[in-house]
Amino acid sequence: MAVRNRRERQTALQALLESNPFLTDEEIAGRFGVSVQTIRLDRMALGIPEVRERIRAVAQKRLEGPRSLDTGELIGELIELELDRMAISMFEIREEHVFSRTRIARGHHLFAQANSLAVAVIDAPVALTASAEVRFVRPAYLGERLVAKAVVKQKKRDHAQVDVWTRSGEDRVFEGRFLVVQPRGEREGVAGSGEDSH
Amino acid sequence: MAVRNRRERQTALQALLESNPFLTDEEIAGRFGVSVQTIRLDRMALGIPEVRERIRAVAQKRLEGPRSLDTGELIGELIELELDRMAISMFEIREEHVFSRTRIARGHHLFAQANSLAVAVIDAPVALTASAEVRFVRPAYLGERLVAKAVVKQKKRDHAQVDVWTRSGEDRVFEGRFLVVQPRGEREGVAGSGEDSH
DNA sequence: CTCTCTTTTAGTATCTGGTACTAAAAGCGG
DNA sequence: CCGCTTTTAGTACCAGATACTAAAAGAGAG
Repeated sequence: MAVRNRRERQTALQALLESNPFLTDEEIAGRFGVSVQTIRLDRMALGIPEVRERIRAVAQKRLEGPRSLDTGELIGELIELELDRMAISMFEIREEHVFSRTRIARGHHLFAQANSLAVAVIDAPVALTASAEVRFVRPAYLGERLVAKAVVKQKKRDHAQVDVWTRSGEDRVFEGRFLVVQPRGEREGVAGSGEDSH
Repeated sequence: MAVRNRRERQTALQALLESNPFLTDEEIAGRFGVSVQTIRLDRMALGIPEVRERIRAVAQKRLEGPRSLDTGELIGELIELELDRMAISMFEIREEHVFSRTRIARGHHLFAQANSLAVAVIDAPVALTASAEVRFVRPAYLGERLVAKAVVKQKKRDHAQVDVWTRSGEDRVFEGRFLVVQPRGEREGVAGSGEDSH
């Protein structure tokens, strides 16, 4: 970008930051062959915020957009947690979870809430589901808020049985029994041991 | 969230930052009633980057475009379909499907591939999973391409049993038995039944 | 050429939200 | 009580800024 005067530079700056909001003042100054101070003045004049604000704004929009929370470690929102004992999470059924025809949630979303909770409740650095038996007691519909409760029934050194019940209000919606294992040689993760809790 | 010890706090921290990556250490410390230093140590232990990096990552993803196919009717890509007989789909394990720590896929994604295939193979306008028994035979890792095959074992007027096996190359990875039901009064929808095949 | 006005550059102090490191204090388990 | 883990405190430093002051460089008018 050969830029000859302030007007041209400011126009170019605006376009540049629109297509690439991640540039710092220093990087921009380099591209335009001017000092950092000049770029700052230009941003002031144009009312363009600093790079962190710009990035933040982009991120904000994404979270507001297609709400794919379904990617994280835990499906739903953690409400309560007592490691190796029980845990509760809440999951709200939205458009993207249901069959459009019936507005009934696809089973694997209920499974996902229960499964991720069963794994999270186990007090171990790494825990994996080995098997599960599940029943979809009644359909769950768009808009319902499902509360899942996981209870650790047995815990041995390398595996545990976790039962999960999911309700919507008073109704029982889902129930499952999960066998969760801790792979051999992965019993401790970070620092020291941690046979903690109660 | 009442949190009593380190493990619980770290589990809760992970869940919290997934649903809200914008929190600073100071804000988090406030929520958990511990010092900022403690939160820093927790983040280090869990390999969670600082707030700016987290925000940056979220923004990055947005610019890359939301490609989550995980929202549609079928998880994975349909390869083969003979209604009421069998179906095959392929699912590639990506970043968003694995535990970052171990790069092992979370169980509910394998379940989702199998479940959505089991439902899709049934020749009915509406089909729902009623129950399932599943086994995660061996962990599936980032980058693997999982091929699931669903076979309809029995079909009665209002329900069917569907078995699903998932392989990665030669390895058996997952197997499940699904009971799929067609709600009463919803037996015929579009045109005729479908003895079509390939 | 000089005076004036605009534009650019330089430099300092301060802020946020950290990293990296050291060290002390608090808890707890035997 | 000792020894180990866990938590807290504190320091130095960093990036990428804001806010402000001031000097230098250009450009045009007379």
